[in-house]
Amino acid sequence: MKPYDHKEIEKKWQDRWATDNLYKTEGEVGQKKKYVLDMFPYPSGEGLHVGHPKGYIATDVYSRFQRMKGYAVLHPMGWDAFGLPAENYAIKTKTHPRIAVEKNIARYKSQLSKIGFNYDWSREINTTDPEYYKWTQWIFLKLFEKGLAYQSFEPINWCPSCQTGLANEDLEGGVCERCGSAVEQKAMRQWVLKIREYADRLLDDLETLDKWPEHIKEMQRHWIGKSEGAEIEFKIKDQEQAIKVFTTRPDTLYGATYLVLSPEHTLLDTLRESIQNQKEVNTYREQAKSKSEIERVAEGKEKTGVLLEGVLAVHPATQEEIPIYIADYVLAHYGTGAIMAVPAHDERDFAFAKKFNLPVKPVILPDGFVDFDLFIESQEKIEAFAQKHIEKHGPYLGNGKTINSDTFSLLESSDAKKKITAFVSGKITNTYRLQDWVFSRQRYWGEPIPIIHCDTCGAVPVPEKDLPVRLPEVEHYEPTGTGESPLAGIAEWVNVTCPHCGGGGKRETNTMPQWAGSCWYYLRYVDPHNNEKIFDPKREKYWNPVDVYVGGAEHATRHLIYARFWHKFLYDINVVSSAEPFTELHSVGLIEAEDGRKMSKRWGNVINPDDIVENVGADSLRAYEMFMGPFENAIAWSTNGLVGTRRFIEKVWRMQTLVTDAPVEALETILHQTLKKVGDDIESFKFNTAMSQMMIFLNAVEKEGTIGREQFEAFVKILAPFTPHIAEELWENLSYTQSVHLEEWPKHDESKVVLDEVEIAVQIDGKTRGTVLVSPTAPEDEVITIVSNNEKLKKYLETLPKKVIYRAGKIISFVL
RNA sequence: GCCCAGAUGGCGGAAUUGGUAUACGCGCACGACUCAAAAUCGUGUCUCUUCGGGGAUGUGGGUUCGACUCCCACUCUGGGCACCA
Repeated sequence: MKPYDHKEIEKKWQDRWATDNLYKTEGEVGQKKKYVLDMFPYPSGEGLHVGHPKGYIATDVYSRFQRMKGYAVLHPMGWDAFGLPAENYAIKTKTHPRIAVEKNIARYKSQLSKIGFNYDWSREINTTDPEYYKWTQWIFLKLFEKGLAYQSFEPINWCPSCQTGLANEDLEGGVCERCGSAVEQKAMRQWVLKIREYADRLLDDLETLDKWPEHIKEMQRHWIGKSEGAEIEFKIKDQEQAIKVFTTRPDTLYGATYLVLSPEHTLLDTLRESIQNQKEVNTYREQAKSKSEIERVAEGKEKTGVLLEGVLAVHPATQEEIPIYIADYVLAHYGTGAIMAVPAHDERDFAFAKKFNLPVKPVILPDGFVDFDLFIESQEKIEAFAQKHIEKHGPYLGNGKTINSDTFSLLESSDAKKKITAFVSGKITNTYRLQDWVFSRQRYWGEPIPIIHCDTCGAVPVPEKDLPVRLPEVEHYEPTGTGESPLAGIAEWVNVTCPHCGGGGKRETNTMPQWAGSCWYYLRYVDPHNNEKIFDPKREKYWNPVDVYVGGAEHATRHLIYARFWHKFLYDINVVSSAEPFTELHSVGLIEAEDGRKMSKRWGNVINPDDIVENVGADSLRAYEMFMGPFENAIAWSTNGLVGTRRFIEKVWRMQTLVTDAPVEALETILHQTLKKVGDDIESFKFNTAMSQMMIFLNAVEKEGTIGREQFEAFVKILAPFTPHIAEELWENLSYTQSVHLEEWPKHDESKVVLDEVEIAVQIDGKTRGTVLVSPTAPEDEVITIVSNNEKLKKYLETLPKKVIYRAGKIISFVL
């Protein structure tokens, strides 16, 4: 037998798979299908480290397994290549971002190819390819056509250093993700997508995703942040206007002792005449404007605000006159931008009331807290009691029974909510944390937004036949000083005729954010070379939705919500045939560096997969990353651990010399247990226990010193998804000419999985005192007889046990 | 501050979902082979013990014949959100 030479073997099979087009997906052949997808990478200049392929290895194992189970498998790969790093590299080196992207992709592809993935490279896509972004622009036009894309001058996050607008999604800890500068607020014209119109469906349909991890769905629920409550109007004394507030607690209306407006509230402009301390108010508003939300937070919990002098609100239920404040703890973009403050039952209102010495009026008491009969004889007593309770414990936030609320006293919260809202002609309504999505960037390296601005016709869509709107060549990649994109400087590109009236028009110079391309890429893989349509609907119907989607948990809320949003939109306009894009989702845990930190160039702790493949081979790397622990766990890389899987592979190699013609009877049970467990574990993404089961089987073979040929063949087949190169070589050595990856997954024989005799535990008063060998189906009295005849155990059964609990095949427990 | 997840040997982890805790791998120790080393193979490896047993799954309680698993309180770690009315 030749010694195991991973370099020779891996090169040989990678070349052969490529020449034979082994992984080319035929598809649409009436066969059952699995669409197995990785979140496609951004090809950065740093190349891959060993953490990146972990998820790709998992989907590789999974898709090879499903192919052996008889499924048509779609398992493609591509590149999410727009975005800031390539552009900043371009600014620095004055090379076109396309050049850097091409180079990085080549590097990534070379790194990936050495690991032996079964991607169908004929379907490779690249978001920066005009043939791809033509369709990203096409989807934008559809969104525009349906009124879901609009322009807005609302204040946006602005990085003074990069001179570009940033969505909330692009901020990290309040500073620009890119350059670290503090972000300011600035009004800019932006394109915005109405994702809020889909909030309820994005929320409700989470219930249909029963193969998604619960904690990711929980994060999305929180991100959408639906609150049920009521809108209630407070009239302003001696004025036409009213203030509309949103509250989740209309049952506490009688406890509202003042109102608070956000500093951005438009009423402040309309009421200018009446506000007597205009100067003070303006100063506060200016301060709030210059502060980012992060700065507000950095100031701590200390509440700030200003009383509006000269205006008073009228409480809609009591007709009492109450003061109005502005304070930056009330946010313009949430609810109605105004609140009724109930200091007795809200933490923030309470803190504010304490600071400004405002009345605290309790109107809710917990159920069963006091004897409510007292209320009838002494309302004052109850109020005093509630007052004291709040002084001692702070505001009471829960539901309960109303007090101090006129005719609505002594109602349950839920009942009071409806009745009080109706009494003041309020409206039961919902509000959402989810904000509409700022969808434009003043950047070069993104998809041009296909819109032409015309003085007479307004924003006019570029006709579909003129797509793609290609990114023009520019001199400079930097944003302009005014904050416009560098595209604005190219007169011959900007100035066009209006497609509507034929007059003079100007192209939109904003580009799309990096998220755009990744919102729908999984759809393009089904028909990546179609130039007539976004894809052939027949192919879409066959392959979609994605059956198994794998990627980092950091995408739980952004990418996964944006993609679901676009998918639902495409569903509504009959472009896709499913309401949800991803049926099953798994998040992959990080691989940390051996020192426990994140792998990063900065710490000098990066391990390049190329080196691992060179030294111990791709199969060892793959086996190690699957064996290292539960798939979703973050685990530190261990070079020692890698040694273990390399040893395992060498032992598998040596197993060839142990093969005999006849099956080894003693291995039958463990073999069939292994066939069953490995299959079940791959299906449920428990690759670590699948690996250990194969190791257990190998240990059993070594103990026997021999293995039957058929038994060995079955083992090679189940090994093949994990370590495809050595499996292929072993298969060839068994004189087969067709690839092992086209073999059928070996079926286990259920009758062989079960043992004739099992060892069960014997417990006396809850303590395990020994074990006995019995048939897994033995009746209780037979087991008791065996135990009472056991030399070691019979002494415990000298007295008759009070109780016997018997679980066949598992345990017998005696209570004395 | 709120939400989610987690805590098991020297290390990564396993545990049929309430039934013999520590599978599998790493590391370590000893032995075989060798002039020697590496590689390989074998044996051992939670802990205390008076050798009868006792104690251990972050801490303290509880439910149960029986708890890593369920319940209550707490500590710590990781992730997410952050003045959301």
